[in-house]
Amino acid sequence: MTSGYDNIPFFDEDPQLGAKPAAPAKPSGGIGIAARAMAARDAQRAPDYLSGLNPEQREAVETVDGPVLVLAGAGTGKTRVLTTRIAHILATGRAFPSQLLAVTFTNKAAREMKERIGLLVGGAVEGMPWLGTFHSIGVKLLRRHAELVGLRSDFSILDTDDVVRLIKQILQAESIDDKRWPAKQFAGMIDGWKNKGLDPAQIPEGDARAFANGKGRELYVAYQNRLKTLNACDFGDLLLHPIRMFRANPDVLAEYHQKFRYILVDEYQDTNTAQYMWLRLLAQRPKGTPQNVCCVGDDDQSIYGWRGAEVDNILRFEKDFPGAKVIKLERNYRSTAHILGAAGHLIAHNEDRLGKTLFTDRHDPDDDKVIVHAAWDSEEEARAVGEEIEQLQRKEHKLNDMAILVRASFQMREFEDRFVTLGVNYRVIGGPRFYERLEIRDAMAYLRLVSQPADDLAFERIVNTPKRGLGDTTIRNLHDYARARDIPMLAAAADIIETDELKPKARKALFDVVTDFRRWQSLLETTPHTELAEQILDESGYTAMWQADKSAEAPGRLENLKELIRSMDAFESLRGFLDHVSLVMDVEQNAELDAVSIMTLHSAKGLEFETVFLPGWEEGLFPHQRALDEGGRSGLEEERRLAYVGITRAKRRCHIWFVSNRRIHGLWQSTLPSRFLDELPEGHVEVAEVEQSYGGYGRGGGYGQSRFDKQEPFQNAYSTPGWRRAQANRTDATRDNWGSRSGHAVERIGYGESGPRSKTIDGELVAKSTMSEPSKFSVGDRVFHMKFGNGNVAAIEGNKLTIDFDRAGQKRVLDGFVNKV
DNA sequence: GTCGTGAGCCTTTTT
DNA sequence: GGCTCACGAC
Repeated sequence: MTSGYDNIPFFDEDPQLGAKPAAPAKPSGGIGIAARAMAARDAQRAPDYLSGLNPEQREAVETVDGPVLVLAGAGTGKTRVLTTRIAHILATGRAFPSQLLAVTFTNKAAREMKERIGLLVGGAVEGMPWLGTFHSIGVKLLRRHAELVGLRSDFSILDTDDVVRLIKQILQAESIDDKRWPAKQFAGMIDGWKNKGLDPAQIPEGDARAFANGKGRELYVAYQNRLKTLNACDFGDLLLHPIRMFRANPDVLAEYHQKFRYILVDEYQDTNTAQYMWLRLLAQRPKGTPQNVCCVGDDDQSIYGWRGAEVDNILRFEKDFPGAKVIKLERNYRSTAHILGAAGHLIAHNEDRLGKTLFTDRHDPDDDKVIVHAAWDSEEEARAVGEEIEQLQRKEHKLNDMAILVRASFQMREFEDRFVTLGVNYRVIGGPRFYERLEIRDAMAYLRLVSQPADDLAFERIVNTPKRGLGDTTIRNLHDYARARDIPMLAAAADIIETDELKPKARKALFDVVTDFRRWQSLLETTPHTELAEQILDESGYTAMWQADKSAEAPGRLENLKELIRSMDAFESLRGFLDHVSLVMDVEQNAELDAVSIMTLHSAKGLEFETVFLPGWEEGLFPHQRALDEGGRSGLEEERRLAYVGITRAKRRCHIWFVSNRRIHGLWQSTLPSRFLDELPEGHVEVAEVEQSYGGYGRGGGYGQSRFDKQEPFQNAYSTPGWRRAQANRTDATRDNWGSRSGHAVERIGYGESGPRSKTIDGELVAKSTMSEPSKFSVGDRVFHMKFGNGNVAAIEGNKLTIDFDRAGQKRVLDGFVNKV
């Protein structure tokens, strides 16, 4: 892309740290933003890129000096403001691209910002080295100053999987029963501490005591020591090490104060304490120095509380940066009035919010209301959504304009299955990750070890893959040898093969491994990294291993390995590639393909689609039971914000679904409609009539076979619209707790039926309610189940029955859902 | 040391 | 229902 920006000197690095940019050269007829901007400035009128901004947006763009907090509601042009602001800073010559620090929360956001800035300013974005996620910027800082925190600059970055394996080793070494004290749990605890910015010495006594009989703190210390020996960081360290470094080295911090003239932070509501500390170190300057920091966020879209995000950060901004200007963006450009009305009404049920109200000028009587649909089970839900998508397709709507946003990833599968059957293109965003595949992780371990010989985790992963006859015994020997001498295992291997500690067979195998790695390391500088990677996979026998594998997935794995090599091309070095993989776990999707997007609500933040499908609005799933159990009221509010995010992704059409039956952990469970449905305003919402075909009530053909809707007792309770009844069943207690709390009006959708509500399931998944009682069934009983029909009880475990159904085969179900016949 | 089987586990969201 | 891990057999 060429643009008039080529006229302005940009540098990958500062010409000299902290230098003031020279006045931009006069444009010489370029057509880019900058040229136009300067031409415009000369002409004493606003540059083009500012036109089309509303007054608030424009203020947010032009208030470049001093601290600014932009509260930007969904669809109010937040990204546009951020990118235009950057363009403005550059165009007016206030800073070089390399003097801007622009931080986002996710890779996707970073990528998008890069793209959009690219569109605005052309190639100049290449010169913005400090645009990225907190973590990627952390890596960049650490690579430069690793020695200040006791690392070498070639340190490895461990992902969650590595961390768990490492902790497992530590627990084993300490003889802690990792059944009772799972490594995964401890990994979670450490992550939590790090999100709060806590060193081992600072963690609360209670936390320290809560793991492995009070060994929490000790283990945390041991873990950090191991990381240091491995010359490795976990995700949390990517934030904490820079903080430590800045605190311990004020001179270095001062350097970066000089360097970063303007700081921008996106999705500020999602920052956790560690990120907040990081940011404050960089942004808070001595009195009298300019603090040009701009944070953009929306408290209503804070959905990462479970990861330690502190909405308070956003509320505290004005205190942290006195004199800050606060700008609210409330004019929505994305959605119809119905969609905004529904979302706004829903989110108003939250107490903890700064309070923004989105509005739009758009009032088209033809706009659809938000439509709520009921389905019998998740299979039917997928089928019905599929049908609607096909209908839209027939009306020439593009699949790219449609998205299915789910609460939890297990919901995706059913839609995928359905789309495969229908032949509808789809793409899963953030789904199973390329880099988490076994063969990719193995290949990466080879590359990591070549690049960083102290990476014992990588060593252990591949030392016997492919099989070389180096089993547990040899590895343990080697491990002990290495620990005793405090050297990496690869080095230990090199030593031990000089001795006769190992059996000849193992010794020879290990000798080959060591020789291979020596050779590859010697090629690191001279051989292009793609070539080297290929060579490594071939010479190690790893490729051959899969070629020899006759299983069904082997060809796919080989294909993935090729893809891995191909993807390395885009990076200039092995190091750069490895960093990318650790931080950006996903892989670019094919944008050409017209396909429906399937993703979680979390990964949908920041995106928009003409039509949005929101399946699975059921108690227990959405709001998620765990969020309620662990988060209480604030957990519920976060779930509600998630719902708000979901609805506000839609530009024109928003379809919400819930089902009466869902299979969870392989058990069929009856579910209640989400309380969030109750919180939608009648005026903007329409309840879809349940069509005959959906329930299999009329048509019978096709999939009707396993429906048992003709059974009288259940026909009444669950017949269309199924949730009418379920609504009525919601207990008073539930309503008092959630519905009418704090005097909010509770709207129910549609029908006047609000009569006597029987105490039944009370919003909980029913699994719990019958747990303690002895089963009223016995083996051999003839029973009837709503979904599967008649059958005989084959086994009983608590409230779970194994039943041989006449037509559906053997299933496990909860006893609450079968009746004796 | 390697391979196959069975039991027991877990399943929110992400850098 | 699917996956991992541990154990036992070869």
